Amino acid sequence: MENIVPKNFIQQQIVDDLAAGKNGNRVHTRFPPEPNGYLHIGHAKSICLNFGTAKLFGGLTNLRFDDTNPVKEDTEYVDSIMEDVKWLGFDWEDRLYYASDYFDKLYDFAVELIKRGKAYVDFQSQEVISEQRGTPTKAGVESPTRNTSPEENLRIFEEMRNGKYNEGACVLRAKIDMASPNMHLRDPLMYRILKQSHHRTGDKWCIYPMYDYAHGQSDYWEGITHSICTLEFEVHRPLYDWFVDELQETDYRPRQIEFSRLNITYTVMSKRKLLQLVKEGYVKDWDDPRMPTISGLRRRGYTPESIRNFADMIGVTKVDGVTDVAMLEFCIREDLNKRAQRLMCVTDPIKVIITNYPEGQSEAVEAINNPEDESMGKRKVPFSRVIYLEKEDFMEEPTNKFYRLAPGKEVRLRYAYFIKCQEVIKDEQGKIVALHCTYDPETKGGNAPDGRKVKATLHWVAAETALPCEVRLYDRLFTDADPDGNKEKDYLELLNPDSLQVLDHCFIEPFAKGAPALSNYQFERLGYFNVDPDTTPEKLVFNRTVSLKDNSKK
RNA sequence: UGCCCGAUAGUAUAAUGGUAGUACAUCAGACUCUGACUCUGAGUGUCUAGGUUCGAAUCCUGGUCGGGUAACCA
Repeated sequence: MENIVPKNFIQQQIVDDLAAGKNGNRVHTRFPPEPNGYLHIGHAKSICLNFGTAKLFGGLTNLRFDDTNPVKEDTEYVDSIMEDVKWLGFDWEDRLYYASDYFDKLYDFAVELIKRGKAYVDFQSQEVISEQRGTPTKAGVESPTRNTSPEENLRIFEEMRNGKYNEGACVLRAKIDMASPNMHLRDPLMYRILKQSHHRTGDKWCIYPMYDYAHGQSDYWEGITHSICTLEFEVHRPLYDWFVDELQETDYRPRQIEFSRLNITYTVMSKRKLLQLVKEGYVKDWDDPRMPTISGLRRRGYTPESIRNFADMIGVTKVDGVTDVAMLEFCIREDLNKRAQRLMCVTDPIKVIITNYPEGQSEAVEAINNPEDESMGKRKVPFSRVIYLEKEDFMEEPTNKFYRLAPGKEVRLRYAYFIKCQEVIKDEQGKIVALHCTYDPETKGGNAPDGRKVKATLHWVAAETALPCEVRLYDRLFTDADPDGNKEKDYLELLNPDSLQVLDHCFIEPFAKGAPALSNYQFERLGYFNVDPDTTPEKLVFNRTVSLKDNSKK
């Protein structure tokens, strides 16, 4: 424990707390999502921080659903959240909790606070309460019921619980300080009436605790030592501490620490906006591969390792900034480069006839499955007279820097032969329909015995044995690096109309047959792709996770 | 407008009063049967004005800029 090197200010804080002998040297964190949406990459940062930090110090992490608002919450979200946390590689073991587990204890504690004269029922309307709260420069005014006797409050609060009052008729408030410069301390609400059935407690309750009243107590009852949350809760901390003060019986005390939430260029990260993108059909669903959700990234082909590594790379601070999406892309390229099976796939085919290759003949060439990992072995790739090449790899009138195929130019077909372009075949409209090339039989395997070199090596697929497939290319969801920060335009106006491109006439080598959903590949020279769950036995569907780095502009 | 928080290359971060480092991105080069990978190199930074100190990114004061906060949301 002494030789732990803190990686960020939170871990430093924990080192200090441990040195001060706090909490019996325990470290216990929690990840507390509200089940009102799907988890996104920002949550992944928090999950890695909470689980990773606890693990570093030999501590534990709880999963706790912050389900205090039945109006917005749903079991669909509970299920997806558990799936995503597990998929990321973290385990809460037997420590799965819900804030709703504490509804009884919370109620009892509220009763206790009322008895102590520190909470009261307020029958004023929402508008009046809001007005009485004052402004940052003007102190609030006290509610007429602020000094109702505990006995009276106890009676009314019980009536509240028993459903005597309608929604909005009254609330329970903490009696703190209507003149506090911190607005959150001006007698904050503890309970409101919601005649809503809850996804776990059903119709047992018609009053539900507010976040501020539930969160710190949940932490306390679970023995959480470090309650890590995002920056917007910083001003809530005095309130968190106020409730803990009322609860604290021993030296043990949970402590809230805030860090800045993750922003990434060319996307949005608020649940509200992501929900809108889904509900209004701008994307297909929460797991649309363009979404920054964990399920979206998973479907896109991101691996848990790459996301964990990303979380590690970006660090943890209190500075609010925007992380370049290029870092995320680096992480998945780095991971998949080591692990992905290589394949050849032609996404925008042009037919090439090798005129001196005997008709009806075919053979198999040997290809390396992953040059970064010899243990992945080799495979056979069929070769024959008619093949497909990528349209982009041919230029009738090549520019200086273009060194792929052109009339009279020789290139290598990866793992196969050198070919030379002899003739460009066009239709009546002058559109190129095919290329006639000749191959050099001496170059089998990809090397010329006479030692001559070619500048380019192209990927290809033999027509006869090619598997047709669909390839979906994704681009950034927004055209603006910071769609949230744009002052002139609403983020919806900044959606990239070309974020999805479907290529429906692609050909892939037969090795791909039967590839399981979500499996990752590198299509040589194109990028990393994975099998989309839309794949059927008849038709393979691939998503481009990320392209290869491309220096061809130079 | 009150209160709270923050400010280090283009971006994200490290430096715990003692040589301003790292990663991504960018550019240049080497290598190459992927214009990939890998390798080498380059440029670019402590918001500002004072103060404390032998010495300040770090401590203090003022300013500037940015963010949060005044939901019966979390």
